[in-house]
Amino acid sequence: MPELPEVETIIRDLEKKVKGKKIKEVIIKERKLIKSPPPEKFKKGLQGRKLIAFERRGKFLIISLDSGKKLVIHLKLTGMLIHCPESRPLLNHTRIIFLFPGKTHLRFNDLRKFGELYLVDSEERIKGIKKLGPEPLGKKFSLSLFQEMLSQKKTKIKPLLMDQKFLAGIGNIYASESLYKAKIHPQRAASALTKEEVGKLYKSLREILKEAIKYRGSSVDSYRDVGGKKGDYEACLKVYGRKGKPCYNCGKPVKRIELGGRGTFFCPNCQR
DNA sequence: AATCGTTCCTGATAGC
DNA sequence: TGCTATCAGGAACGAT
Repeated sequence: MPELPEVETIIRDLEKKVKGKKIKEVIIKERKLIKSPPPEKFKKGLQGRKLIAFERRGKFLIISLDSGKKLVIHLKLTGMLIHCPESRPLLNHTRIIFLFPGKTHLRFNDLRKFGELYLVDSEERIKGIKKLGPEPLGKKFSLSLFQEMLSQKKTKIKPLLMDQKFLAGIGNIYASESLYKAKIHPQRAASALTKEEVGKLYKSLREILKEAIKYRGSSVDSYRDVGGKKGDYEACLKVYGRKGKPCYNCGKPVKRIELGGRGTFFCPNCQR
């Protein structure tokens, strides 16, 4: 599942591969993924336009066009953006195709069809973006701000980290991994964390996200970069997906519980 | 404010 | 072997 590091990897790849290119044509094979405007208008608004700027906000990709409009994409669980020659056969789950001159495609592949595409005047018009919390790697996200944010929340820390309105871009993998690194039990009440623990969590969160970007993300499930390759951070995961396997720190088995309806991995011995 | 269930979708897996 | 039931998972939404 693409989270902040995976989306960051993709947006950087896109900038390298398609910046300045003009969209010749858009082929929509799955209309329901186009959330707004209606598919025909979406298509007309993109055809003939150049892609000029690339940014990430939370798990959203925001691509600015020379018309001033923005193409906004959320990959959800299984969305992928693949840049390839137009001669490569389509997959069953190729949903949207952007054609470029020079016989290349940018394809939106999405097995589960949960992905979302928008063409908007401003990304602020998208509710999910407007309500996003701070960027965990952004300048405004200071330790004192994090302390303040946590002190007001009585909810469990792990689901809270994944709440996009609280912090932008953290998903199931990096929430579990950050808490493991900070040695904090995922069920702890946010407001009950000590100052030291908040400090450790702040540091862990940012270090892990930066490291995961360096490694081009984790390919748990089906994530691929724009070239179709897996990320290398998977091998660095300490608890996620390791139920029953020995904790790298103490050797006791990693546990999986459900929190907020999500699988949560942790070491009951190391995380208190 | 917090929590819960439901919805979207389909491949993988478990059980028979 | 082959069928069927169950499940995961990001985020919005409504209900409690």
